[in-house]
Amino acid sequence: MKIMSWNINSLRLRLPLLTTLLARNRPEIICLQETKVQDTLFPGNDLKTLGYKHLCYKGMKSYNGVCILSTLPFEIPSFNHRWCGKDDCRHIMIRFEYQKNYFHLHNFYVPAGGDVPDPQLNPKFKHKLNFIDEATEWFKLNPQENTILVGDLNIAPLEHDVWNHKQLLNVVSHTPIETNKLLNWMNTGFTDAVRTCILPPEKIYTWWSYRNRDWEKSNRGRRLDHLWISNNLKPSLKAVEIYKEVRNWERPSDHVPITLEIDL
DNA sequence: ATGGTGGGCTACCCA
Repeated sequence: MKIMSWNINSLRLRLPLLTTLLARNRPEIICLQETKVQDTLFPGNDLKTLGYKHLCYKGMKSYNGVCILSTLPFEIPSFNHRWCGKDDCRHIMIRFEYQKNYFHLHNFYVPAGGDVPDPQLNPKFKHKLNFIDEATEWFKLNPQENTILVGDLNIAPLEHDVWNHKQLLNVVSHTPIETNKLLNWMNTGFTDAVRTCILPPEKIYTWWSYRNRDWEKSNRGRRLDHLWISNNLKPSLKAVEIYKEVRNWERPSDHVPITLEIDL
């Protein structure tokens, strides 16, 4: 079973890239973030043509938006939690049956948090911290087995998840308050699949800013995208992959796709 | 210390 996560930064604009990607890799399930499309305009027929007949999506105009594309049928459990009291389309989950077992898959798009790393001065940063606190509480109250959690969590937790640890300690996405909160959230019952397969001090990045003349040469990346598995699935983990080459395709997203391979 | 680019869409927007 292969599961992909990708912040696609506009699903409609990058449908051709997704098509190319899926011609080479055939994950059973794909989780996308920043689809930036409202549900009435969701390109469902195009995705079904690509072989992903089972779809769920939660989108809005211009911002955010998440979806899951699957070759396997699934259910959408009733889940009425409004994160931080908002309807801003940052989470979707499914339940699917595979080899006579049931699994849950969560797809998250955590708020980026703005520029100023101070919750008193910057409401976006406050929202980001509150969002993670709420998620942590929810997973504490609802301990998970047979669960996979993926998405753009907008935090690079470890020293070797950024191009320069010291220089980024006061930059949103790598401040100690965020990295501690992210690890606390993960410790509600999850294992970091990417870092289980690729150990520090090897650097891993999944995002490179658009604001560099040459992203590859400057290589100022961060690992903002994550693949977590509940601890009981750890023995089933096979491999992870970071599709760095996609950052060099024409009109790329600033994030690259990542996949998890697991023997469910 | 600053500003750089890109997406959606016309907002002192978002990333």
